[in-house]
Amino acid sequence: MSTSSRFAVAVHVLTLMAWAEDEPLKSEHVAESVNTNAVVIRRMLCELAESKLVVSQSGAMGGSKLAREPEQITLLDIYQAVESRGVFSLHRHPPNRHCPVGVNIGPVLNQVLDEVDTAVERVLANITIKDVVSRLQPCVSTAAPKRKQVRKEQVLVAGN
Amino acid sequence: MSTSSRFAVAVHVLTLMAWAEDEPLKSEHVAESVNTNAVVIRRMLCELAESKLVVSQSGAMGGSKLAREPEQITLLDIYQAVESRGVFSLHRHPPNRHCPVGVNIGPVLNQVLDEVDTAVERVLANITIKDVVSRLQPCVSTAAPKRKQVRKEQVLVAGN
DNA sequence: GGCAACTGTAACTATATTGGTTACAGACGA
DNA sequence: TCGTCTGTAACCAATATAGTTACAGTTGCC
Repeated sequence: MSTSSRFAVAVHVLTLMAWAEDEPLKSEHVAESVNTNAVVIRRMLCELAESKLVVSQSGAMGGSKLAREPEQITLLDIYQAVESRGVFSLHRHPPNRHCPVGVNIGPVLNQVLDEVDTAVERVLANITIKDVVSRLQPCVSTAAPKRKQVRKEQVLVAGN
Repeated sequence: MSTSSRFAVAVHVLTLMAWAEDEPLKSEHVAESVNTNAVVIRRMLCELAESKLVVSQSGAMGGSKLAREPEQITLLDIYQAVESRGVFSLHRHPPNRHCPVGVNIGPVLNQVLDEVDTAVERVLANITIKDVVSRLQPCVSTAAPKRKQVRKEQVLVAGN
């Protein structure tokens, strides 16, 4: 299969925003945390905004933040926002319709792929961004008592 | 994600062999049913043979057949034989280690991806090739009463 | 032995997807 | 109006899959 990192990056991005609470993050800062280019992040933010998971503001002092509370955003929401296709695909070219297996394998495979997709979705639906932030906590527990904006950004990306 | 059709094709191939029972199928015939090139099929058959799901024989009258009974081959076996990577991937480049989220998101994401992979594997482990053939049956029930080899191949790929 | 029919595999090309980069128009706060 | 952002187009690079030709090696059969 062709797994991309889009889902992982999207979860990372929304986790950053949950971590930052209501403060808008600039794509440049998010990109530094994710370790990629700011345009890659902005492209993804557009998709996340279309799915109403984040809201962005242009202009000076702009940036992006969560559109709703972290506990109201599941990983399934994120998955559906950034991964268009299912886990598996059918044949590139349709099978031979003159073969009794070829002509019937499609529906059967679709049943199976649906079962797989459903299982994946069931797992993702039960994990929220708040859960992800919580699982992060044990390692950084008292590390970043959020205070003022400037302080926060230094903490978020201390590498600069 | 990057879903390929390798899994779908592999299931198709093994289903053909279960359908053909113990008679060895030529890559050329399998390719016609799948509607692709025979070399693509032979490459896949090599992977399936490495995983001990099929056995192939060279030379005249050669071909490939299942290495064990259809009810002893699960879709998980096939998935593991032809799909190297998991459903999702982590970041292409590791996140920023100076960011409290970036440095901790990896293990959390790995937990999630493991849960997803496990869910997928649980579904696939419960479906055998025999099940797939059975699900095929309703559409072709009495269609191909297997008799002699020549007759069988005509039925398998009637398009030629 | 020699031929014909297979598999296994290398080498190459084509195509698609993802990710990275530069560039720039438009929005917006101060 | 100026500087700082987002949104987006237009590329390029890297990678994975798939398709194709070609051919060496194996095997059954005459």
